[in-house]
Amino acid sequence: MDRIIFHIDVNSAYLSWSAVHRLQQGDSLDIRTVSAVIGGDEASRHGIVLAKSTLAKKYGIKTGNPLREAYNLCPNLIVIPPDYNLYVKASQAMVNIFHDYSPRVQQFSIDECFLDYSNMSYHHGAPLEVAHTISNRIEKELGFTVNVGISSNKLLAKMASEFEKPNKVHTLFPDELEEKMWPLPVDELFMVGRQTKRQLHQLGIHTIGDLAQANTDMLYTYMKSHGLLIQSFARGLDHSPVRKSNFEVVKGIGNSTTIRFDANTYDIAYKVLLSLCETICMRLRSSELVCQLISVSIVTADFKHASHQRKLYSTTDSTSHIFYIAKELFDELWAGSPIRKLGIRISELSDNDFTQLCVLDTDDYIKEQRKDHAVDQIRRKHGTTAIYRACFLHSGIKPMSGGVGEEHYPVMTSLL
DNA sequence: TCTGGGGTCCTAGGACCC
DNA sequence: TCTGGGGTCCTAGGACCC
Repeated sequence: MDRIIFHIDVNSAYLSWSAVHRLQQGDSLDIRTVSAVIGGDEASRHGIVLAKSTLAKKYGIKTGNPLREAYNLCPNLIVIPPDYNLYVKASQAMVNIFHDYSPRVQQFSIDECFLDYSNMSYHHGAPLEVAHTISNRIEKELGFTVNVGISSNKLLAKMASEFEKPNKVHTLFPDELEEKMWPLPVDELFMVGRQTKRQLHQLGIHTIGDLAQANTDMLYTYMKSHGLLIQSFARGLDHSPVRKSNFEVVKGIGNSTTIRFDANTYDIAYKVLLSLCETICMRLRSSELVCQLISVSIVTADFKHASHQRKLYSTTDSTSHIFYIAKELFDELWAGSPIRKLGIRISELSDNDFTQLCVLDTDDYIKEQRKDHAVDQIRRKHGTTAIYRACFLHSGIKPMSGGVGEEHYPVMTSLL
């Protein structure tokens, strides 16, 4: 029995969600109908385009553009700051609707879902019909539009939802591949980014069809396993199941931040690291997990990336402990050049129910644990700024940085 | 093009073991 | 100590996704 998979993608997600919210608040202007973008704060160096309206797109504005550039392309551009808490809520409301049509829903990112509709036609109707029903319900009940792609696997469903936008339903079944997907430029294929596109062009491969028909040995020679992966995608092959939502099987937790100014002292860098640790560790503990691998990354003012990581002998969820390691890693890493961005990531996660106590200083460990939990509770009850370390007073550095809100945030992954 | 923040996976070299 | 091959683990960096 053939599978039926839907891929649902919110049109200009952040912009649409902010638009709906503003209308609900009584604003008369629908920002979807003018040239508008969602973007960060330029003064604190977070100024890039996160989402754009169709009109803004017509001016040539792309996601990821610096706001400065976007203004140059369209001087009367409206820029609205992101509201991540709102986006998490809007996303959840949409997922709830999907569950009316299938129990097998995988949230792939904040604005994308896969839905396994195999063997469900008897209950809700033919795939194409029900795709329209879902799309209409979202528009009517939640106020924004989506694209739906339908196929027999996730890869093709995802490719289908990328076709004409907005507010459209497309199919891309295997017998439609040659006509609908093969003529497209090769970089429109999932997992073909800038570097891969460049390599493929050097091999004379320009369309998805070229890639599908290319010599497999040659692809392997030049691109190793990635070459085989994208060729099987070009041929429409993908057997991955609609699995649990990615955030239910999170592999690591990381936060990073671009500092408002280039940091050039240990004091500032340590404060930023501590504020990142606070956020990460609270996320870690509220997921009832512990970690065993800690990595620190630096982006210097000249955009050079570097990172160091260390595996611990035992697992931990202590803010002080993780901060201590992070400081050491940073010391190894930093050669003194001005720092633009700092990041920490913890991984090799496991359940916290059998935390192995280090033979040394168990007393300290237990004390730390109590303290961490007490602070977590206060923050959950009274907000993240209800309690913070004195060193952040008048420092110009936020006591908790990174993160997008109180709630769990769906993670994104390149793996179907 | 002065370019955010959250993720995952792969590769390659070196250490270490047998 | 002039020397093979295979396996695993660790680390740093780079590719990709939204």
